[in-house]
Amino acid sequence: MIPMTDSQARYEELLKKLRQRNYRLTPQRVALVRLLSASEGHPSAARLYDQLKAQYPTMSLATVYKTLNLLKDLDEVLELGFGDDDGRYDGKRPYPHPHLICIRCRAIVDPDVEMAEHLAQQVAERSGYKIVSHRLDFYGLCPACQGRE
Amino acid sequence: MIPMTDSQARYEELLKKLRQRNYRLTPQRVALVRLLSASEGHPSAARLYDQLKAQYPTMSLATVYKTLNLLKDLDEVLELGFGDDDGRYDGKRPYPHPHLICIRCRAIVDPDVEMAEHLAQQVAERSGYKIVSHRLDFYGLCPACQGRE
DNA sequence: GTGCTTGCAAACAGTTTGCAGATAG
DNA sequence: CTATCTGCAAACTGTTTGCAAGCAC
Repeated sequence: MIPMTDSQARYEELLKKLRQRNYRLTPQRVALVRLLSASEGHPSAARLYDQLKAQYPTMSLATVYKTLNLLKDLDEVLELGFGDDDGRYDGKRPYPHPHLICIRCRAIVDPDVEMAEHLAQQVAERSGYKIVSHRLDFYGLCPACQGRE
Repeated sequence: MIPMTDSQARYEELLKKLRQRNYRLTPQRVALVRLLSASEGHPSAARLYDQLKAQYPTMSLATVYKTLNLLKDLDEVLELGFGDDDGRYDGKRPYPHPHLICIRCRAIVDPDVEMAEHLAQQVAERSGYKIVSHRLDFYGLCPACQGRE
């Protein structure tokens, strides 16, 4: 769905932001940024680590977390925290957007939802809160998993 | 906002459900059910435990969790899991509904949101997923906290 | 060279579990 | 009575942190 050139552009954008803020471009950071830019799903820290250590045996899970938190502080990665499951990270669209989560295979995709953005404004007006973020998640069975059960 | 009689009715409803399924009505369970039925906010397990042990010094945190999980399995308690924070529980409205969370004081209230229910159906139609649940959370500063900062 | 970064291992927090003793029905 | 429930403490899981060695700039 996302062409390879977007991946490439995002990769370069992230590297640029790191350089701009004088963060050192270590091989570990570059590798994670490249993987994040190319990851279509919403991978967990452990999954990113597994994919990275195949190529960079020196990589540690702590470094994955430190780099993800660094990018999160830069607002360049969105963390989806669930109570039970492990955290998932989105380095391609680091702003609130709806998610669709399969309760069986744990796949996470981004559905098209009209009106979603409009809701936050509605809530702000009615509640007096100053809304800074939101989260809209749908849980269900993906088409593949419906057949399996 | 919720009259005391609703609290009372919910308390009796929960006890009835436990009795119907032949769960033993221990003092600990009865106390937790009463507290859940009366709790206006969305308390954490630790907060429930703190309130209970004042009255029932014999209560343990493990029992609070076991009872909450029991009620969750019965679909009589909704758990709101966040990645970072601790879990919050709603024993009054154990079905998906929007939440409004203050990022400063962590207060959680239930806003009125039109159209929220409509979104799940829209997503189901477009994605082919079988939607079984959803979650719509807004994060922001409550009116009181806006003044404090 | 300097000081940020890594990687290990230990710490951490919230939640769950095993099990011996207590107790509701 | 007896099977379920409690409460303690230990185990668990995902994430964070302290610190010595390594390396980007």
